[in-house]
Amino acid sequence: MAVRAEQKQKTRRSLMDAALRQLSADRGFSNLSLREVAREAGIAPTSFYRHFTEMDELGLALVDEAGVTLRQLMRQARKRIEKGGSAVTTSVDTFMEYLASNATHFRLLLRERTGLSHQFRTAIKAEINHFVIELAEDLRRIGDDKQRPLDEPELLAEAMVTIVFTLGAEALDASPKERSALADRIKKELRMLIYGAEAMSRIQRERNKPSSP
Amino acid sequence: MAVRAEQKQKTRRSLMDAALRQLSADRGFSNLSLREVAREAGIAPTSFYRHFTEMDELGLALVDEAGVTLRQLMRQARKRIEKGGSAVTTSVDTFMEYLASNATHFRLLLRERTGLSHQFRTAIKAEINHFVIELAEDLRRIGDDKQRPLDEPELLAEAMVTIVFTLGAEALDASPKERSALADRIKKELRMLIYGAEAMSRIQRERNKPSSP
DNA sequence: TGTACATCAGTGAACGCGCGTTCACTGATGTAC
DNA sequence: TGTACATCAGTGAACGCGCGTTCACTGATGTAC
Repeated sequence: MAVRAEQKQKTRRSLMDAALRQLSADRGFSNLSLREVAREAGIAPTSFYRHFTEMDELGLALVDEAGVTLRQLMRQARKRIEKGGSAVTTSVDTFMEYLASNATHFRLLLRERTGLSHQFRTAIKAEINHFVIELAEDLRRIGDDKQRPLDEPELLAEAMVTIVFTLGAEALDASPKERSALADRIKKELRMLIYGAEAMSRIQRERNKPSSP
Repeated sequence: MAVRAEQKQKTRRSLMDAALRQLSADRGFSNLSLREVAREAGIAPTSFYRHFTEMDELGLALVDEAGVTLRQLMRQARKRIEKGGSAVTTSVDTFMEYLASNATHFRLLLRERTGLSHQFRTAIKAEINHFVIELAEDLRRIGDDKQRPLDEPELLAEAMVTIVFTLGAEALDASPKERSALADRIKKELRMLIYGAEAMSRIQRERNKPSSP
């Protein structure tokens, strides 16, 4: 059983790689054709059906993969932060590295998040949501550790991820110089959010203790 | 000259309307075909070329139109804010109304911002940038008026627009109930940003006056 | 180990389809005098 | 106002193309005994 299954797995992989190779700034997933992908993968168009029932199934497999890369990113950022240094700076720098080496996967997430297929949109929303929830837990923990709690860490995390992803998207087309300027803007905007969440938490606490002026 | 020109204008309009009618949650601009649009507009496919050299030209005309609706939105929000009430609440509520009545135009902007055509991306970036700049001016003015200046109003405006547009995108698919929950989240996240920008401005000023403790 | 049969990844021919674009045309509108 | 000519928005036939999908097939791999 081993040889056949391995070979099948390899072919499946080359179909996915072929699709990734064709995805670029000017080619969205919905512009790829089954025949093109098969051609690029070096198999007959009809063989495609031995691996996926349709192109969308291949696309969703790629979205899954992209989700895995996101989780790796998060793990790496955490590791680096533990070693010391500003959380914001470290996270954004790690994210920019991620962008450089996972451009195609990230672009797929980004595009199909507002794309045509409801199935894609739902799958991607789930991946991003997972990311937001983990970040919210980290933020809560960090805030408590520093004795500076943050108001509504879930909303803060959502806003932070929104900023990083949207401005990060611009990095895909940008020159190295523009990228580092972009990274600086992202860092400042994230700091605004964090300061704001701290301030709102302070206000919240003052409201809840009106007896002690 | 009048009759002919008017008729031509009308046909051009019906081509654009036909394209708008076909754009929806499941149809992006790049999935529209010239023949379909012509059919929907009630003219022969060949007549299309009397009005646009290719589909992209029609698409860019729609992006222009979408830009106009954005500027109307901004004007309306300003008017309402002048009449009193919270700027954040008023703006977000106005934006949610805008979304409901300009869903197709907004979706076009949103999709093509990360879309396939570099020309589209550039045109949309320009529209959004214009929006950001105007908002930054408003924020600077409001901050000065209230004697609570905001740090880096351009970055604040960029972050605010990012949040509103990205989370607003989710409203397109949402039920009325989800929409109002979404509006609340947007408002809170915007307030975080504003509080943060105020806080950073305070810190900035303290740093610049180290002589008076 | 050897044999007979089953499985199944990969194939090539063939299909019908909608597409974008070309071309030479028509006939109403516009212009010059 | 009338006439002769020019303009040009809209047309229908025709083209070649790449597409997704079907089908019956091949031959290597796997399995039962």
